[in-house]
Amino acid sequence: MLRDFEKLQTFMIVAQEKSISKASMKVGISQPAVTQHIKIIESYFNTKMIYRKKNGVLLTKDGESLFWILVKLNKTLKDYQKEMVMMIKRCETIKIACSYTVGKFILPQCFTEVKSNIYPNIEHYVATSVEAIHDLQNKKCEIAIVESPFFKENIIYREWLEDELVLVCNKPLERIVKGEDLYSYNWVGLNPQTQTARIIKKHLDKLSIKSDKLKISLEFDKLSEIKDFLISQVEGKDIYVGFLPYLHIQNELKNRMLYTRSVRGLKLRRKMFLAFPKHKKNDSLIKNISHHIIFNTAISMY
DNA sequence: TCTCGATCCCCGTCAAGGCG
DNA sequence: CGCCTTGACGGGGATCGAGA
Repeated sequence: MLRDFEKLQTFMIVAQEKSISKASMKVGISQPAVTQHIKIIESYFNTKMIYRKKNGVLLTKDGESLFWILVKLNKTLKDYQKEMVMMIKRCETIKIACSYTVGKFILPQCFTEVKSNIYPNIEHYVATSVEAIHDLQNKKCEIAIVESPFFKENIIYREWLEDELVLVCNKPLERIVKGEDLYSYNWVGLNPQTQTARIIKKHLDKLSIKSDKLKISLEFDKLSEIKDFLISQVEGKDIYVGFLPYLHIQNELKNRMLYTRSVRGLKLRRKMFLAFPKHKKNDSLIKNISHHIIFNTAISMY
């Protein structure tokens, strides 16, 4: 009997992602390791489970069958997991350090489910990506969710969601703006020392837009301050623009308080990573909480 | 019976290369 | 160029046997 649930879980993720490299990012191991997991499963069942394609992989008929059995198995395991947590009576509080966007807009949406299905004693607090990883290393938290991975030894990073930074304005602009139009706007900018500002600069560089030539009217340290300022200018005469995560402004867009426009050729996406210490990789709680957050975050991002 | 060192083996990464 | 496989290599846990 194939008892190794790690490999079966890797197979499930490969099936869901339809790519070995994408699955490896989600699992937090290298691509060859994922290939090995699949090979072991294939040699155990003595049949091919996936077709290797140009742009990823597809399940064979046997692969499909195995996948659906595993889906059922996973559901059953989840039920037992709850019982096990009750049984072993772990009572420590699991702390999750996360960035503002995650802590304010994403985690609250999936926390109820994680708490009721996996473990009730979970708390989260907001920190910068650097602080979160620092706290992880100093054992002040068990899990960190960061927008930019500061790759450190002894920490496992698992790819999570993708967040998009969009051009936001306090007045309606034309539907699509050109790169050179950005020089004519009054900008509400972010402190260039912040990681998000660096990401924005990198993307603008690619479009040959010189961020130091933009007319920065005001500069803030936090994205939330940019948002507050733009909202405060809704009634004003002047037009201001800034980059904000789409998740921050969903409600304001709906209520027509703020407006977002596409910049031709610019897709400002940043990946979010869930991180935990290597020595905790076999900790059932950390493993299950991480897994649940990564795969069951029931939110629609865009 | 316990401890400690040698050895084995599993599991992972890295680097190179093949394929479409 | 992106995606996957292969092969070399290393770290670390498990196992085993000798000695106290």
